[in-house]
Amino acid sequence: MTAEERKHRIEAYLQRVEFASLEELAQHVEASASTVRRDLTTLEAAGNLRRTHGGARIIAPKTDEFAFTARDTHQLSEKELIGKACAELIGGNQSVIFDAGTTVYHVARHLGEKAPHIVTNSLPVANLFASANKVEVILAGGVIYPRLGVLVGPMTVEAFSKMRADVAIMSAGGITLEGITNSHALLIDIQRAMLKSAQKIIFCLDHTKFGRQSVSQLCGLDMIDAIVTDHRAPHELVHGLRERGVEVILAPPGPAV
Amino acid sequence: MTAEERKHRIEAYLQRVEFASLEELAQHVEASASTVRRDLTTLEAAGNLRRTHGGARIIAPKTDEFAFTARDTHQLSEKELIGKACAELIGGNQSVIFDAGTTVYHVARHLGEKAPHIVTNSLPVANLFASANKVEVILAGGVIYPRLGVLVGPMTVEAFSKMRADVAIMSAGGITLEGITNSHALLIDIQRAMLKSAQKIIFCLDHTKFGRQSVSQLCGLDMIDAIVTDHRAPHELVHGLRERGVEVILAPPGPAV
DNA sequence: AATTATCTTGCAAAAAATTCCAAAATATTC
DNA sequence: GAATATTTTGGAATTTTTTGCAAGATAATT
Repeated sequence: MTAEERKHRIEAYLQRVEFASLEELAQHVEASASTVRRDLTTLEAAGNLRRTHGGARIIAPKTDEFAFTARDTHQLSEKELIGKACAELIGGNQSVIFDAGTTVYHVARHLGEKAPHIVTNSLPVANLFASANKVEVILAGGVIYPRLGVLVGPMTVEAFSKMRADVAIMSAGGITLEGITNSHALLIDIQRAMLKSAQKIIFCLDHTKFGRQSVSQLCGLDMIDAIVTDHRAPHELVHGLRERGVEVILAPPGPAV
Repeated sequence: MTAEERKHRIEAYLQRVEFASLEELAQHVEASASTVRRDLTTLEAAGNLRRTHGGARIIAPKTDEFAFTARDTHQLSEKELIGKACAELIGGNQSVIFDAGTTVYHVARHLGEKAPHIVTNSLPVANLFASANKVEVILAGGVIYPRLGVLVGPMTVEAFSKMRADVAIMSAGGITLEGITNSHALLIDIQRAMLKSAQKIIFCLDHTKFGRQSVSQLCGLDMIDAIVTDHRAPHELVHGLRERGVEVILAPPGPAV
């Protein structure tokens, strides 16, 4: 095992258990205590963990809701299906705003070159279209939020408030009959600006978001034109949303998973 | 199997597994350890992976997310050396504007985490720092110019005209005693805004740019604080520039080319 | 303050990287 | 197409880095 790999495993292990003794780590990576100590010193310098007497503790708590992992297989097929269904809603020749988020990313993947104008603050989405010469991609400016490749901050808000688009494809942390919520304050302002700039608002939310509430209120149901979700979304809530005038599209189950 | 193909396979393999031992790579491409080592050295110089003791690791494992990488390998070693020399000019704790361009990209690579604030309109540069948590990267907004991975347009100009930074690392198409010129009209306005926003202006130009003139005038010599180039730059022009008060830094020749 | 556990430092062995050199492969010249 | 120059490759010698161990230093606990 290379040194690099060993350090990586130490980090990954700590990610799981939060805290581990030196003994424990040494055993896990099959190296001597001295080596692990040295590794911990460099890893601490890199800023990912904190050494303590007798072990080490991870510093960065993983914010699961805010983590972009396109390779993440968690709920992958559902997101795929939602992406496909949502992309079909978008007519040709429309300008589209893309929010940041994994589900939205999958919509972008299925969109192809249908929409000639794309506006986004998501680097993964921008990257997707960057090589396609037929699509003009406008990337909002801002500060890069490292792990996700999302642009945030006042610059981003300002950029969107100056835009106009036909459709906005949005994601969020949770939905109830009271409206849409999201977890991250940094994103809320940007999303509000997006909502104001677009004529039609479509939210893409997999079934796990239904009935959930995050800390910050994003908007009420009246702002939303349509919600795209998968077939496992709870029936009552879907019904309730429809009664309140929100179009809910259920992506059909995939052929096989 | 050609050398080119072999390198490509190494890269593709690392793309899959994230990191691999030398042994593993040698076996996979059916070459000796020495050859693989050499390949890794050049691949590292190209910036797509990082060598480690015992193996190599891909730099951007999230390649499918934001895969903006510099592809140009023209005059690579010179640019490497210029990048290194220029990075040494930048003190810690300074905010730095990075222009788009391959040479400037290499400066960014050598900068590490010295500068806590980075401003750029280059997607490859932004991508470089995106994973480093200690650096705040501000990406100017704009329209993506696909081939170069650069953001252009009025949004970009406006973003830079509102910024302030200690240093600007610039590139250009040509330099003579009459000043700096560049070929892309789209970039000129952006570069002018960069020049206005930064206290200190450093141009990175390999020797092929010396004595050349492009279509559009960017600025006169009086705006420039320093030029970093390689040792093959023509002596007379270097002399002339120095007489006009421009500091010219010649990157020392590499160990072997 | 004494005891125990944990950490740092110095050192030798081991692993890996670099450098150097000759053979093989490739390109160039005549 | 043969002869020569250039580049590339694989291996050996040398240098550098890493690792594990032991001894002394430091911190936590009672």
